[in-house]
Amino acid sequence: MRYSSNHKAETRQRIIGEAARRFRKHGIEGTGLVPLMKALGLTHGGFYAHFESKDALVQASLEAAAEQTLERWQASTAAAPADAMLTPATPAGDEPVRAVIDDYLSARHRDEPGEGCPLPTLAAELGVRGQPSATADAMIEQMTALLADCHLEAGPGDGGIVALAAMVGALTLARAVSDRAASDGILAAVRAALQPAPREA
Amino acid sequence: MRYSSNHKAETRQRIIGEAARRFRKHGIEGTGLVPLMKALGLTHGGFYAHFESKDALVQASLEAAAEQTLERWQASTAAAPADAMLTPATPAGDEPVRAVIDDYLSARHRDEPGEGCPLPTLAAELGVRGQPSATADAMIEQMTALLADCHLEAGPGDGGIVALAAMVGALTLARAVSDRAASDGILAAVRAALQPAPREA
DNA sequence: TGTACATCAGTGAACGCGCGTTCACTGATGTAC
DNA sequence: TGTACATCAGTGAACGCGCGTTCACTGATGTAC
Repeated sequence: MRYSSNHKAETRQRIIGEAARRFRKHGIEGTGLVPLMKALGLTHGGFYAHFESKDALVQASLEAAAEQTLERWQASTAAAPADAMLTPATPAGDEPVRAVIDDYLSARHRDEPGEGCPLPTLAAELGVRGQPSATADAMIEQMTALLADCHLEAGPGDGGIVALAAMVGALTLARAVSDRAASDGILAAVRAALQPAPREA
Repeated sequence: MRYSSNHKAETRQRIIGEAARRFRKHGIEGTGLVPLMKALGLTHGGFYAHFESKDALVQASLEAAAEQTLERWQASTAAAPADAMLTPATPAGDEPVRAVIDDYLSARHRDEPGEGCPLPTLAAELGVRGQPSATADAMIEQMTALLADCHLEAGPGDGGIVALAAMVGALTLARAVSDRAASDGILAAVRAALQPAPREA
């Protein structure tokens, strides 16, 4: 073989990583393969040594972005309980979800779609293209479970999806609005609404 | 003049109507001017007698779709109180918002994006294109006011935005999911969560 | 009423461009001997 | 150690296509006389 044995796999991962960023930032239609490959120091012809089509790359990138986002959530929920122990008045399980929600509804997440959750950026486009994705199903299910496990919602088991819908909607609206203060206000209002009510110590 | 005095205005409205439908159904990037004009029995060259650019049409179509959606909301909230009088146990102001929410989170709305609210279909694309729109600001503000006026949320005045975010997110997710039952479940869960708790008669 | 003219919504060919995809080729490397 | 060969990731020109936009033109109509 011409290159080291895992060279091709590494290039494939580099393509997926850059594509996942660009799809989230500029949309699927807004991301061309020529500039994508050029940004990696490659020529576009080589793309098809790695993927059967642009759609195959979309699928792989969506999976990568979903995995990355879920890992971030899991890291948050895993790290937060340590803090929660410092404030034992808060029921166990509330603090982790606070961290996830605050992170998700942050100005940083709004302003850097390329690094964030693929749902607010890509879900609508997947729907519009008539390409609903089983990856979306799985992602939503796992996110919902994480939210529900943390007992944020009072509802009988399906509460997580309401919080997720509000978070995805809030980010979508916050990015579409032209007034910065209004955008901040949307994030703050949903953040406040989804937090468990503060308790007296 | 060659045509009746309001002929041009009528054609302009026909273009906006068809465009508003197509933008919501196929996205902005996914809607071409040539097929759009052809669908109206016109040729694409004539487009520029009516609009300066595709972006100008996007703006006009977004305004039309926003107006149409708000009128639908207002019609719902205006019509519903008559029913509410039949069940006086429900506080005045709850029934109208029920009608709006049920309509918004219906299978019909999910399956016919071309006739529905432009936020779930176009907000993300406007954000991605770097074209946040003051029309979106105004639309969100008015929808939020309608929801808040109906006292759905317990929060201090900014509750409407949480309900709107949940509704927009729910529709977006319901359209992106490949499993029909899961999609129905998302709509039902958010519908249930946003309704005021049922009261005994 | 009848004719000549001005108007202008709409026509249709053409433009340059970027798109996704194909394909014959290159050339640096690992392997075989 | 040195040479010949096979591999294959990546190259770069080319393809057909649809896009948004431009523009000289058409021809049905309202208006002026």
